[in-house]
Order: sequence, then structure tokens, then C-alpha cells
Amino acid sequence: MLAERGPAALSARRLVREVGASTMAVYTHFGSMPALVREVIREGFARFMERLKKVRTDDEDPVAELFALCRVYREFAVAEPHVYAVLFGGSGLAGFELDDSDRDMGVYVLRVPRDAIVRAMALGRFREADSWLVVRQLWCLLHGLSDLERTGYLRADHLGGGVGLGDFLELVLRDFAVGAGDTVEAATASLAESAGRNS
Amino acid sequence: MLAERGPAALSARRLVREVGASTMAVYTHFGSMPALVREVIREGFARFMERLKKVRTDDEDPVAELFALCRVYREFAVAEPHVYAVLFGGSGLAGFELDDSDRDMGVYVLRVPRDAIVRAMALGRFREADSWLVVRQLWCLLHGLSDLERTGYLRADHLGGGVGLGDFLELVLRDFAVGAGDTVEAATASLAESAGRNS
DNA sequence: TATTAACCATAACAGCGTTACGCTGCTCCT
DNA sequence: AGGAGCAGCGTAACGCTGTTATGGTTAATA
Repeated sequence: MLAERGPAALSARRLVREVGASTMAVYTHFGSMPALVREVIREGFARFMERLKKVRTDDEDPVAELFALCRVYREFAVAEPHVYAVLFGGSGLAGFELDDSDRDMGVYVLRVPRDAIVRAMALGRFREADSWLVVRQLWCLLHGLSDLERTGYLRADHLGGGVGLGDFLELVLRDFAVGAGDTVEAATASLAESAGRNS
Repeated sequence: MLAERGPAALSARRLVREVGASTMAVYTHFGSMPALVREVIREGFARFMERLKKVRTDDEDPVAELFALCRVYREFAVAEPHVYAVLFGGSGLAGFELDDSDRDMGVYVLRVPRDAIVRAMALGRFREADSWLVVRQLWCLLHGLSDLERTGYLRADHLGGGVGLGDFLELVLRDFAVGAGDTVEAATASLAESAGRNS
């Protein structure tokens, strides 16, 4: 219901009407609406991780692998914006607020891209630095892009002729890699390398 | 009320109780709660612009000016997180949803940093490129950082010893400038240059 | 002065999350 | 086999939310 009809549709009464039960069902099984939402976002994080795990590791070109991961990140946010909003956007759904343990699940997914970043550093593609800082830097970029797109702030018709949001992401990723130490040429090559091979 | 007590506190009844009126006051003056929230965010955008306008232009070092603007951006998000959440986070407050004209006000503030970026390109500090694309790239970074900080995902104790969120922003800004074409040395120098002179 | 418009207090409605109460039907122990 | 205990859930209610129809008060206008 959250994914398809949005946060407003996810109410206790609508929910129990759907399954043909009374409001009590929510409280015997979950305790409260926030607790129910918590289970929903558990499922959301699982779906997210599942998508990320599908990206093949690439020891020869970890930067291309990283780019593929970034595409999957945005694609998830675009595919399930309402879920993404609750997972990372701090959307207050039925009084639900993110918990420390919830956020730990969010931070946990960073392990995947960090791994690629570490390998990019080992290969000399990225400047030697704290990989956790770098992956968070990338996170800011990805969350910012995904969230601004979700809220309608970032739209294709703002980007000038012929530039779509997919192209914009490419641009952002290339400049990120350059900022991390890669050359413009190598980054552009890895971008092309990673283009077709998501999933 | 939004700024101090959060979105849950901004209800029609609480509001009219505060000013000693009945709920009708909301509807005669604003029409609906979403419309009232719209006026609130108008005020929010105004406050935001006011802060940005306080940053002095610097034709000799537009990159330093840009960095100063970025600090102000984050400082606003930290100072008024609830307001920021409604302005840019797509927080659904009392059924309020961002309008196209609302978003135009948000996009309008981009003019200020874009101006600095154009000058940085003219001086050869930044690679020649579509300045609107570059400023949106920076926006993703700033919004991502501010929003992840607001939702509690980005915390000082995740960044390793001694690195605060202010330091993290510096790092992010330096790498952004490098990604945009600046040298590491010049970017670091502008960072130091812009350090003390906000407001 | 008479008329009209704006303004707002009252009371109500639907929907929200939540909870006290009571019934039903299952399980387990003797 | 039979009775005790209890988990699960339907009913109805409470207080909260945004919203609105009604009607009375006030102020400005003709």
C-alpha cells in the first residue's frame, strides 16, 4: 500500500478493511502503527539490498562497478519513491520516526560501494583516503540527487535540451570520480564500461 | 511553531488556541491548512534567501565565495531542520504538497551560487561547462549532506576520530571543486580563504 | 440610516491512532 | 474427556485531526 498508493493510504483502518479485519488486528500483531511501519521498512531495506547485491563485482574496474551500484541506487529511489522517502527521507509516516537500529540498516548498505572504493584506491584510481569518508561523500551525492528528483525539484526540463536525469547522473558520477582522484579519461571510460551491464 | 516544536505541533487547533481564536480563523484567512503551510514556507524561503544574501561576493576568488554560500546552506538546514524538511525534503505537513510555484522559489536560490560558478569558469578555475548543470550537481551534494544530517544518518561519531560534520563539508567541497576542474591546491587555498568570513 | 460584506464562534462530520471490554475458539493439563 | 486458561479479535468509544454549515456580530459602504 505504501509503495503503490503513498504514505497517506497506509492507515490502520484502510489496512484492516483491505484484509477484512478490525483495527485490533494491527495491535495484536504489531503493537502500534509505528511498529507496523517499522516492519514495512525492514522489507524496504531488504528489497534495496537485494537490488544492490545483483551488481556483479569487477576487480579489474572497480570504478565501473561503483558506477553500476550508483545507478541501482537511483533506480530504486525512482521505482519506489514512497518507500525511499521513509527509508532515507525521514518521512514521518503515521508518527513513525527512524530508530538508531533502523538507520544502522541504512548505513549497512554502504559496505557494498565502500568495498569497490577500497579496491579503486588499491589500484591507484582513487586518491588514498578514508574510504568511509569517501563513500559517505558519494552517499550525499546520490541521496541528494534521488531525493531532489523524488520531491520534483530535479526535472529533465530544467537540465537543458536533451539532457535527461540519467545523463545528469553520469555527469555527476564522472565528476565525483575525478574529485576522488581519477582522471577524466579513466572515469569516462569506466562510465561507458559500466553502462550496459546493470543486473 | 513549525521551527520550534516540529511539524506535529503545527495543527489548526493548536494554532488557533495559541492566538485565542476558533478554527474558522484559519479558513477565513488562508482557506485551508495546506494553504496556511504554503505561507509558512514562503516565509521559510525568505529567511533562507536572506542568509544567502549576506555572503559577500568575491570577484577575485569566486570559489571561496561559493564555499561560503555552501556553509550557509548547511547552517540553515541545521538551524531550522523542520523548516528545511518542508522546503526541500518533501515533508507532507498537514496534507501539504509542494507546488510548482513553490519549487520555483527553491530553484530561484540557485541563481546565487550559479553566479559564483560562472565567475569561477571565467577565471579558469572551473572547467568550462553548463553552469546550471554544475550548480545542480553542487545542490545534490549540499541537499544530500544536509538531509542525511537532518534525518540522523550522518553523524560525527560515524566519521572517525576528530572529524566533525563541518570538517566533512570542507572535504566534500574541496573534492567538488576538484571534480569541477579546480586543482587540489587552489581548492584547498580557497577553502582556507573562505573559512572565517561568513556573514 | 439602511444595506452589505467580512469576520469568526459554535457545533458537527469523517477519518485518524489507540484502547477498554467482552466474546470466541483453541490449547493444554488433569 | 472435560474443564481451565488464554491468545486473538470484533465492538465501541476517546481524543485528536482537517473541514464545513450555520448563524450572529461588526465594520464599512450607499
